Amino acid sequence: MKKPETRKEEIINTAAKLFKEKGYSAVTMRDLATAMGMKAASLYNHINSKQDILNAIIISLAEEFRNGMRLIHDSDGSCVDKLKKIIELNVEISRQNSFAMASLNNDWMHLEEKMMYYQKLKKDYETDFRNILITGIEKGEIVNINPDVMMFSMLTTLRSLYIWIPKKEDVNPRELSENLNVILVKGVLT
Amino acid sequence: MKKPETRKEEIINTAAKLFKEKGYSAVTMRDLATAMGMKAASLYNHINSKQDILNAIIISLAEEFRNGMRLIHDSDGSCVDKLKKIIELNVEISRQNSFAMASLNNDWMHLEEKMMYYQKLKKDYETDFRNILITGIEKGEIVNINPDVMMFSMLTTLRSLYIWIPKKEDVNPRELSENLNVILVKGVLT
DNA sequence: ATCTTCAACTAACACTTGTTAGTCTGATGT
DNA sequence: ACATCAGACTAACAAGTGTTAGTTGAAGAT
Repeated sequence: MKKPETRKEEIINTAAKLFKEKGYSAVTMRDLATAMGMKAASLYNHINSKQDILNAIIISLAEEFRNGMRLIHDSDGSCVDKLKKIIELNVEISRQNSFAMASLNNDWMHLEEKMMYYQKLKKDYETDFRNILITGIEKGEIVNINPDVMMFSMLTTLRSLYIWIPKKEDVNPRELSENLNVILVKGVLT
Repeated sequence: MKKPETRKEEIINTAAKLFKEKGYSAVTMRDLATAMGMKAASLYNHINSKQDILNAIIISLAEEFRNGMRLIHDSDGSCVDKLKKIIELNVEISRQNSFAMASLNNDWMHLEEKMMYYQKLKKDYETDFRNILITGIEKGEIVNINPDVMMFSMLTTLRSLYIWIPKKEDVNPRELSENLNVILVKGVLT
């Protein structure tokens, strides 16, 4: 059922892994070639440039987040339900793209032509999130404090899951989502 | 009262600013020199190497965190009091070192000789934090869920404050600490 | 007036960077 | 049997990298 990776996808996935370890700028095409078991020049039979690899990694992930958030925003259900879905969205994407998440978080500043598009995706995602929170405050579902601080706090935790998930392979995603829902929404007090 | 920066400190602070924008690897000594209004070679009258600049930025900050956490851990007071102090510690350090915080978060992998020492500081910091949480769970002060997930969630938010604080200069630190205390400890539900 | 020091400079180094051009090899289609 | 072609290779490039050596001019000390 799982289709085999094309050579190009293999290169992009290997690049994502290296970018996570050392960051985009510190990874050379020769590093990437070595990791692929070939010479640097051979990479160019499959990809156009180092820059294009970064674009591919970041943009596809940003689109996945933006689309996921749109669906949640437009769905029925209470604000608290939607927060739960946002957590699940992040856990799932982070589980399946733990390497690429590092680039999304740390290497977006090296996007060039795609920077504007990336920023639009990010802004739209955050606007939807903020709207969900503001609606929740208005309906009295959640506490009335600065929604930007709230969003910031939740987002930074969710965005960093990629660091944590690979180290704790025993934690299953349902349990992780549930724990995060308690911590981020209900608080840690007894 | 504020002592004037030495030239070396000026270079390190300028470097931290550039490292925040583009990451350690993407900043060249020529970039740094230009930002300082001098030529690259002249930098070496004040510093030994690019590597040493990174070491200075990260290690001094990591020590500040480690020492602050030790004081909180060893102090009297409930677990919830200590969590509040941890939030205040992070807000304060992030406010005063918003550039260096970026390197601490994103460029630690480029430490070389100092890597082991950095990792020890980090581990000790986290051990103290975990102990505070476990004690809180045992005493029934906080909810009994995986303390590592709890610590991860709080720490990622606190570690990312450097991104957020400079954009919201109007938010005063007391108010920010208070909001974070509500969000991270008491939860967002009404 | 002379000496020393400081902090900038120019010039250059050896090496690494992303990328291109052109070549070779083995599999595939006819 | 032969032509095609994807995908590897070697060789090379121009530009950029961190860093060193040696020089210069101004400020402060003797």
